Amino acid sequence: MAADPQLASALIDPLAPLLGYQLRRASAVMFADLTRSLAPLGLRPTESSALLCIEANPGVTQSEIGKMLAIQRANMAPLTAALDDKGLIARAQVNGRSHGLTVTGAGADVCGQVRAIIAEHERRFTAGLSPQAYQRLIVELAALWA
Amino acid sequence: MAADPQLASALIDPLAPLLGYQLRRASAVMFADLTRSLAPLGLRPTESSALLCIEANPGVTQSEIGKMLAIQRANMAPLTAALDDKGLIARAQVNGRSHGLTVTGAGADVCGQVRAIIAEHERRFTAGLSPQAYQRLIVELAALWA
DNA sequence: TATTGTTATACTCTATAACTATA
DNA sequence: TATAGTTATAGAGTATAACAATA
Repeated sequence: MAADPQLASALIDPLAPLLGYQLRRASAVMFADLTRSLAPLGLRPTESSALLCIEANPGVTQSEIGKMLAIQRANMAPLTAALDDKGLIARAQVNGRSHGLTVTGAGADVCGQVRAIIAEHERRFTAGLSPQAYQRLIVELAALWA
Repeated sequence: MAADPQLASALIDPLAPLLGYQLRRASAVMFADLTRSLAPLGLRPTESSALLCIEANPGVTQSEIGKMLAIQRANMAPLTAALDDKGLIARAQVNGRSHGLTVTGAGADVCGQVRAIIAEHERRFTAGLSPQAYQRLIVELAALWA
């Protein structure tokens, strides 16, 4: 019996009508694209996100960044250290146990590049969406996890 | 200068208007909830997804499941082995190198439980959405990664 | 007592390379 | 030559526990 060349497309996908599944697939595709797009900068998505949040909130502590991005304290330590090692952020003693984080000059430059890369990345995926549909998606997704 | 008790909520989130970011946060929250919900069955989300796909497509090979769910061949091997070890699926020799996968009786029972858990899980997150908004979300997300 | 930062550790999903066997 | 299955390995994100130092 010869294999049906359309066999793969003839398979039934019982997960298709599930929001959680569609979210996961869409998120994975966009995340992979973002990872590739940021690689030339030597940054990963998580690092880039934290960097942009530090730039937007000068003096923020790493605990606060962690709460914003749902990253645990324990995982913020190596993340912050990586950005520091790359010379993108500076830590200023706030009190005996906290540091206020700010972006360095080099960090601000990289932030600009990150924003440009992200903007193009977003455009690649939202080209088929009307501005209204795009905004509606953002709002509905934000409500989903908030 | 005293710390503002509302400092955390006063932080600016520069990622909020990004579709990729909202997708990732929403997906992470739903995935974590599904992981917790399936844990009593001794199954993880990935295993449950593969199991439902095998039930819906009796005789499917693990390569085909991998293509459906965007899981690489190399990662399908231990996944299939785990379902087999748990007695949920059976492998029937198709030819010298492929096995047709089917769910066992126990596997079919577990599939029913998985479907019930997933249905309740979906309901928890879509309670605030109209049926139209729910359907629109599914369609738009599917188009995003297809 | 609670919080911050840190280290160590482990789990899950994902990714690549390489190998065997078969179509 | 291409495909199916497997093994080994590594990376990235995430999770908990435990500890020291400080509020």
